[in-house]
Amino acid sequence: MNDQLCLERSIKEDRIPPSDTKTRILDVAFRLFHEQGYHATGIATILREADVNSGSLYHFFPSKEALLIGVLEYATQIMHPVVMAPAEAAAEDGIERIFALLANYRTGMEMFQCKMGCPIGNLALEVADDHPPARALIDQNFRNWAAVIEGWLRSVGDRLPPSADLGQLSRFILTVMEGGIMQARAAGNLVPFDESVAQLRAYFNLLQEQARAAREVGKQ
Amino acid sequence: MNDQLCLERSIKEDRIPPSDTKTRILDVAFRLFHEQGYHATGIATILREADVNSGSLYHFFPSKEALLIGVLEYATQIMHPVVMAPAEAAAEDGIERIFALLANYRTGMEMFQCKMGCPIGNLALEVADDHPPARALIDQNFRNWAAVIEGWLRSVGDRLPPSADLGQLSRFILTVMEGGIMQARAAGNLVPFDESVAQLRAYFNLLQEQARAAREVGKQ
DNA sequence: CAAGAAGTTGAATGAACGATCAACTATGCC
DNA sequence: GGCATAGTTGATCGTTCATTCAACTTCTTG
Repeated sequence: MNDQLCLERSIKEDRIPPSDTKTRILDVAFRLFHEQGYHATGIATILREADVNSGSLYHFFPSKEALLIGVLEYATQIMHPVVMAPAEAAAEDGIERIFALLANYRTGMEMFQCKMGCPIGNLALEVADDHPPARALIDQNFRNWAAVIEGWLRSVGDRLPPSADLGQLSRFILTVMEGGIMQARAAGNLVPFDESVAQLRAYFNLLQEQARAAREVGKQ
Repeated sequence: MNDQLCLERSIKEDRIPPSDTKTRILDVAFRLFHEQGYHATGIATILREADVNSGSLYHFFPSKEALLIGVLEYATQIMHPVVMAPAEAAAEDGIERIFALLANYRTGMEMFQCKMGCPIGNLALEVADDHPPARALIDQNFRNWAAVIEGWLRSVGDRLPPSADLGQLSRFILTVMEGGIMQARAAGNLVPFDESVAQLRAYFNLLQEQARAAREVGKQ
């Protein structure tokens, strides 16, 4: 969920009405919420950058909170094409797809000098407590993300232990990604993110070894 | 860094000047930044809840950003007695201390209906990009946290593989904690946190098994 | 006890905030 | 072409925001 900005721009240009007002508002609001956070972003800034008048914005979104909801629904829609599809194109194997995805997040972080991080993660910590409907949509975004990963994990068959809870493991990967990004932003460099990914890789290697050993036993 | 509120209050009552203005401001600001976030917390609210006039606050902290710095320094000081000491009292073994610490975070989350989470983590995502000195102090808080964990890990000796990078592993534990809290807040329940801890436990079991096997080989 | 330093009071400030609305224009449908 | 609906304009509203400051009180120190 890192480099939506760029890729989503290309999506926009492909479609027929590229500069439709509502989409332009969502596009800019999504970017500014990501860059500055929800509370730190003023409506006036969104209006200026989207080149829209306040009346138009309030025609589509009756309040700033409604705009937040709109942005989170927007994020749900663009998640797969923007975040998942590139990783699926980068690797065929389920496990390698996961690390390709993490590498893409790394690249996104690198492009913005370790700033911004994950737009959904940022909003999760900033607004989840105070805006229940937003919390639900953030949760939905996380669930969708993990569901894709779980699909990748299922595709590797017996290379992971049959006892492993793949749904749980998919959410653990999200945990590691978000935690790694948080520390990288605090550090101002990617070392903590890389270290977290390295530990995750070590875990996966041990899981695969465990599965291999179990298969040997099964053969006998 | 979850239940500082309660424990730090008891600290305050022990010391000689318990209701010193500056400490009262820091106490309230820390709590409100934790509960509502930095931008969502108005100076007026801090003044009201700390029962202090604006002039007094600006006597100690020339700006809201300076107050943020003060709060982060405050957090650095109270981290060990409030967060680490209880876990050290709860378990002797290094590895069990880690999971006791995570259990304490869980309890803190439970007390507040899965809200608030980690005060440092929240600020990391909200202000790290825009306030470089705050970013450095957040990083310092994370480093101190992980350094304590690393000490615990070193104390377990050969029960972890000699090849394991214990500094890296300590930061990975912070990653898992923060990522698990983020998902729990989004979900509105503790399941994702518990799952993350379960996966971390599985990883530790595999690491210990690996170390045991290596020891066997070494004996021969 | 004198005198300066440290801390406190609280009304006032201008800027930025989210939100409103009556008037206006474009669009789609019969 | 008529008429409602959808979308747009931009000045304006009241509120809240972080911050200021001159006057005042309390503490410190010689």
